[in-house]
Amino acid sequence: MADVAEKAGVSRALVSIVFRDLPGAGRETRERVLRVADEIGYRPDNAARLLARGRSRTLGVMFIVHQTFHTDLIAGIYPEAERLGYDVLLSGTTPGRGEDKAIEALLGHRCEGLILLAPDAEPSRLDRLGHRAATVSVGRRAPGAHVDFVHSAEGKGVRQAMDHLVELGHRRIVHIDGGRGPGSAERRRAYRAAMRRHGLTDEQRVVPGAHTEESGIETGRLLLAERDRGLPLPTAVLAGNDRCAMGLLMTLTRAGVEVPRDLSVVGYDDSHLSHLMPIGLTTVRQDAVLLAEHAVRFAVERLENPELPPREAVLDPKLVVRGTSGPAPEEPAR
Amino acid sequence: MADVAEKAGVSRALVSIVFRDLPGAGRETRERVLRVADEIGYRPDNAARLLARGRSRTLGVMFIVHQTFHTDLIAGIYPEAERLGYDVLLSGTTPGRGEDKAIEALLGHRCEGLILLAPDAEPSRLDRLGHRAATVSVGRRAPGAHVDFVHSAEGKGVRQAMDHLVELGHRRIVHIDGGRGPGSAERRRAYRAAMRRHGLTDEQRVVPGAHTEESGIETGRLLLAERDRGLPLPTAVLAGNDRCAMGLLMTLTRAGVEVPRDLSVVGYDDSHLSHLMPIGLTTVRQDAVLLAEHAVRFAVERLENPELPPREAVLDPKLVVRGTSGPAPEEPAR
DNA sequence: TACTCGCACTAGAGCGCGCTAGTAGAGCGC
DNA sequence: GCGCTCTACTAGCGCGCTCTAGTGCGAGTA
Repeated sequence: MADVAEKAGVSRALVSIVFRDLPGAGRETRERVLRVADEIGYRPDNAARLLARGRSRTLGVMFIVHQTFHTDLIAGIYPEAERLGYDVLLSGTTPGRGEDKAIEALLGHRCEGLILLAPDAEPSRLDRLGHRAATVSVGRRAPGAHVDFVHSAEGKGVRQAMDHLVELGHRRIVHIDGGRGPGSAERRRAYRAAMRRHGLTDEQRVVPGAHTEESGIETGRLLLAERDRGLPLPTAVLAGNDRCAMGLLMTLTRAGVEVPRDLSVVGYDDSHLSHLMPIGLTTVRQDAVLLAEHAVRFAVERLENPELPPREAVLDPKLVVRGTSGPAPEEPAR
Repeated sequence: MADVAEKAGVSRALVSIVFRDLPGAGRETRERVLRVADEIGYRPDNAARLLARGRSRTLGVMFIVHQTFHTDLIAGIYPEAERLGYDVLLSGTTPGRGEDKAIEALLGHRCEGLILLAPDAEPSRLDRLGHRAATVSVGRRAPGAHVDFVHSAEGKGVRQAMDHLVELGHRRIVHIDGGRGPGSAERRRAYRAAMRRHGLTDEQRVVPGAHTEESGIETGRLLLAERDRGLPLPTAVLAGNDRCAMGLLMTLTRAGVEVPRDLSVVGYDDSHLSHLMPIGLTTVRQDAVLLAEHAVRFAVERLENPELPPREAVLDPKLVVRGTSGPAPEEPAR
């Protein structure tokens, strides 16, 4: 920077002004500074900038690298953050890299805001984070914690899915639970409520699981094993999310179960891959772009006004009917 | 930091020593400093650290958020970088956020090393980047550029896939090209060579495409339209990558084409989703973890010794036979 | 005793910027 | 001519840390 200043015959401060595009520099000087900088190959150093400025205007996003829906969210986060003048840094969790590491990496790089996609942390941990940075949790509720919360109305989504299945004549509808996955508790409750409402209390069945393909595969194996022991297959499965639904579909289809003729499957999320599956996954759509925009806005608003009480944004999900759901098969005598 | 020093009754320098875990501090003092820091809630500021140190020990990774194979690579990058004592920052490209932006973000945050997953940039652009940071390109060759290059031996992979298909009796094998996608040119060449070698020169057909689901879908539509005009379907398709294969599968299966009875499909990458597809995608496996480790090592080695000439690592891919490839259908009289 | 050596610790410069307070000079009204 | 404002620019401190070149001190050596 000093080099540029000298070569352009101005002070460092003026160079700074030019690079921040502030008023206070003559048109001609401005151009000269930029030209010289270009020749020298000078580019402002962010670390020093952040340090001097005291603020970083950087949002950190934690996501699960293999969660396809998260990549949809990220695609929505970037433009909104840019619009508001914020930088975005990504840090992923993998099977070998936990949330704590991913979050520390973000904080260590001076993120002022934290957008956590489906964090697994306890409310107390989130609360602590919330006091260190403007934090918003996407998908996971954190009661009492000083964080904002963005999610979709799980109950409504599940209800639509269940009504759809019941209308198609399904009665034996199994729900694969999402375990500690975000929204799982709400989805489970909504499933139970829907079953009761449709007079199917006795048919209720929740299989423990997770928001992963593996979970769907395991459930598939379980159901097939039961069938081989003479128990009937369910006629429909409401999976915990799309990934789980995909795992299930794979296992069942491979074993000769035809979807949706023998069994219907409904997912949750509508990640961008869902409509690309060979027969298209019927699923509950969460609007990734909208969720992302709300998350970014919450974080930025909190940065501008830290006094804000924790807020919550609830978006309406919408059932998308594709190829994996169809009329219930005719019931053989049990 | 000054607060900690004062409260612990030592100098700032000593606190610095403690936090960097360097020799030069007594056992007892060390503990006291850490305890005080914990009480105050002090944590070292990375930006200032980088600034003072002149080095960041940070690798920036550019990836395409929707490219599932990239998330596999990322999962391999993290542990290797950590092992070598480097931080990792992620920056994604999306349909609305180009490579330049993603890379500038990384550079702006002081990444010393750049790992570019399937960059789309020209060799000259890569060369320029290579002079600004230790750069390694994964998947895309950049002749003459000052960057390291990690990829798998596309030719070998395609050859295995082609041999497999020919052994199954296929003759009308179409290749969907990956367009500007990394490795496309090599795959295309290898496809052509294999067709010639098997005496199928006349059956050669390369459909232009890209490494996206959409590309597979379009090709599927194209092939179906041809069939409706009375032209025979190919009996096998070698897709540009897994995503393309998935799009193709979706379109064909929906239209009633049965895979692999009517038509076989082979992908490329073996992204973690491939084995989860309902019938499992036959594909050419690139070892993501190995690719990732090589990339990280190249970057780090170049940082430690910038004089290094550009290097290249070639990994052997391996055909993985799953459910989408089978014997060629019996040929009706044409 | 005088010396060196190693250990625990400190002073203070400097990393590359942003920012506040300020100056010099041009233009204007009276 | 004076004071005033406005624009274009500068000086220099400080952000939170690392690092070099030390200081002081007790133990070991000649």
